[in-house]
Amino acid sequence: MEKQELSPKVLAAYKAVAELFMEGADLSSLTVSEITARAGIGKGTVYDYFANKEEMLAGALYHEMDVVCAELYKQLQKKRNLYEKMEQILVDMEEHMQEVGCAFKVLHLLMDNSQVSKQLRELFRRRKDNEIPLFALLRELIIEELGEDISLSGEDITYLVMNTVSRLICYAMYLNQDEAVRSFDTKTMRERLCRDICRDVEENRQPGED
Amino acid sequence: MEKQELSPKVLAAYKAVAELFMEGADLSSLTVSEITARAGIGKGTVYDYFANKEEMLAGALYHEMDVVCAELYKQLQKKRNLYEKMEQILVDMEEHMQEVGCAFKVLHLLMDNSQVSKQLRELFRRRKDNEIPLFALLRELIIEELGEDISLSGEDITYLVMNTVSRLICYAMYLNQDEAVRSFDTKTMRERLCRDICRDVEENRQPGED
Amino acid sequence: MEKQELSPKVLAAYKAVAELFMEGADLSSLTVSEITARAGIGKGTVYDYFANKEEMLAGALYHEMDVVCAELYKQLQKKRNLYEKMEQILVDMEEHMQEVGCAFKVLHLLMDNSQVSKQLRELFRRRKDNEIPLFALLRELIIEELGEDISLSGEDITYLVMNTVSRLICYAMYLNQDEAVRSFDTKTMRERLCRDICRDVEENRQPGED
Amino acid sequence: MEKQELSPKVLAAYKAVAELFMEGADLSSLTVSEITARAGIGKGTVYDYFANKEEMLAGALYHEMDVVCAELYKQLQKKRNLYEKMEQILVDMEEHMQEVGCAFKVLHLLMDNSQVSKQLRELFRRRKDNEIPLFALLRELIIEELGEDISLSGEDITYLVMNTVSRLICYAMYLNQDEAVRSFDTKTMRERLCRDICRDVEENRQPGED
DNA sequence: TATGAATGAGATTTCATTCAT
DNA sequence: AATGAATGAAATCTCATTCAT
Repeated sequence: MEKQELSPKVLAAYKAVAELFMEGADLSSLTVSEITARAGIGKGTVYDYFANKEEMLAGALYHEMDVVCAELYKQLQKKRNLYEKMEQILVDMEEHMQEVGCAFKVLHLLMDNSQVSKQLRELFRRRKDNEIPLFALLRELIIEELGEDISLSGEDITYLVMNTVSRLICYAMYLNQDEAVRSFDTKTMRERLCRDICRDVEENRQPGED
Repeated sequence: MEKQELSPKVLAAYKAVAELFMEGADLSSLTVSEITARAGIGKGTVYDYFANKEEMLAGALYHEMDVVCAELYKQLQKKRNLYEKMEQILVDMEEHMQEVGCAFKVLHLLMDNSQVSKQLRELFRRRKDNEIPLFALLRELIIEELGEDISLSGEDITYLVMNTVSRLICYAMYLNQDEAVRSFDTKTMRERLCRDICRDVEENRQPGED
Repeated sequence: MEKQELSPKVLAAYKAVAELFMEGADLSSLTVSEITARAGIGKGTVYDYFANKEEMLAGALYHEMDVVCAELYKQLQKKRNLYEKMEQILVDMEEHMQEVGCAFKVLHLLMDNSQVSKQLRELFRRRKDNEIPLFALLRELIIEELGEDISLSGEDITYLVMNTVSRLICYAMYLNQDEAVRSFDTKTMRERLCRDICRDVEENRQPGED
Repeated sequence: MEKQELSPKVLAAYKAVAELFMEGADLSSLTVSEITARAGIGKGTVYDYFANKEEMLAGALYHEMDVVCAELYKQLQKKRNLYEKMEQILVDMEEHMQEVGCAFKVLHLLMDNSQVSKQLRELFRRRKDNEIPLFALLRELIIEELGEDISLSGEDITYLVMNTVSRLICYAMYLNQDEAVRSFDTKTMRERLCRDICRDVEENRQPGED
């Protein structure tokens, strides 16, 4: 679905950025030295492929989100319904904040005013469908749930997607809190969220179809 | 409700940070010089009050969020019901992404891995109620709507707060899009969100009342 | 004759540049570290006073040429006539390629395409009389020799100045050769040049006076 | 008169350097990439023929000066006397600062302290006659003017050559000024210079021969 | 022989922080 | 208490040079 011909050096850099990012590094204090050391490539090599550090970071995160979402989508196909798929996403977010969490961190980053954020938005803007992979993924899941024959308008589906994304973000915020101060145990929280997401989707099912 | 005895120099610094932040400055590339120049104070003065730059930034944003939320709360008292209050918040977010938007930016910042974010989380952790003002504000609004005599559990209210936050985040995401690609016009979006927030709250009203 | 209020840090930097330059350093491979180490100031200090390295170098050389020419002019007043003054200049050029030589190196630099050269030309362009100090010095010497009452046109004097400069360049070229291959001994060379310079000046004395 | 067996790759590099140099590039900020890109050869190829960048630059300029002077000499043979030849040189310097100008730029470079200058001086030192082509050219012109049977000493001719070179350098300096501040129109300047150069040569003609 | 991807030393420049005033 | 000149650590980025192909 994407350009396949990424040089091994670029891939090494991307991998290093993704790793560091998932390990909790702060993007704005990540240095080129750190990244290239981790990637096992020369410091100057980065500048053979990118105009500057920010371009590399944006490229890495763009690529990472694509990869993570594609992988996630594949795994979610094993689940039977939206509830289970959402549950899986939430469990993933909790267990390995790494993989799925990374997609959310990138989503978060997109609302920054940092230089990396600007470059990243530019990358997404250039896509044919102009849609962030995470959004595209959720759109897909919702459509699958409603069935191909739904007559729901594009606007309504977009609203459902945004609604779902924002609930997931909320869950990320919840996970981000100290465990000590959480009012809910995580399982309860997950159940309520999945229930509400599914309810919102069901409500939008064509009334006449029922 | 807060320490009142803030030195005028500190207040000047806080004000400068808040202004720059609201004008869209990227926190991680904000310099002490920029801030003190804007504040009209000496560069060294900052270090008479704060251990380092990050502490100052965190202090400024912490303070700003308090002030903004207190002000917002006061203004919302003029509205008659939750729907109108929420509508007001959403309108504020659009019109002056500045003031209310600032609170969301801080909320956003809280999920970072930056040094400022860590210090800011620490500040909130030290609060007596350990609650972020924006959340406290929404909790207040919901309780007011449901009436004092509700028998809703704390958990339920917390969930309603999160649910509301997620709707607001949804709106922030919507506003963050290029106008060209938005599926809805802003007014429709606002109405849907307010409607859904109120419905979710109403659904949680005393079960026995049903 | 010039701005007197140069900060001691700036003066230290200027002095270091002048020293290194006179010791034969290549301007384009001179580093900020070398300069500030020699000047005994911090590396960053340079950037409190100059926008970049080139601006500092140009400033230093501009200042140095002024100082050297002023000093040279003072010393030449002790000599009785043009011949002796020229001889003194040539001896200076040989003995301390340092002081007078520096002025010639700057003159030379002015014909470069380097960034420093551009900045330096800009500095000279901003002068009120728009004249390079070395040229101004020679003009002065020639006018003194011819007496105040000369009716020589400005163009004629300018041509005499250039003629003199070319003789001095000739000597610089001579000194620049390996001693082994010089056709003349230095003293003979000096005498020829001084003789020719004076002859050219005398020839331009009022024709009617003859 | 020179090594003929220059590899086509080397010639391409030389040509590229000469072009860039004549277009006004600053030697010290010229990169190997720029040169090889212009030459249409691989970056590594340079190091099959030269020990380092400086050696290549020096080689290119050395070669260029030879070529330019040989070409210039050929063209000057069409002129009848020294005055016309000098005039031609001066006109060339003005019109296409490129070709003849290049020889002067190299001459200028020879008085630098840069690495390239050192290597270039070394190259000239290894010549059988140890003479810079431009000097040799002028020596030839002067001897032609004075006639083969002159009994002028080598020293006297060398002095005349240096005198001529320095006048030409002076003209280059004059051309290098902003047109706005030149005291003379170019034609007048040229005439005076040619007149004085010829006069200086004539004066040295054997008096007894007259 | 020729290439150009890769390297990393080293340059410029920024900016948080200190401290004499 | 307040200042801002001075510092130097550390970051980004360049580019001469190497070397596997």
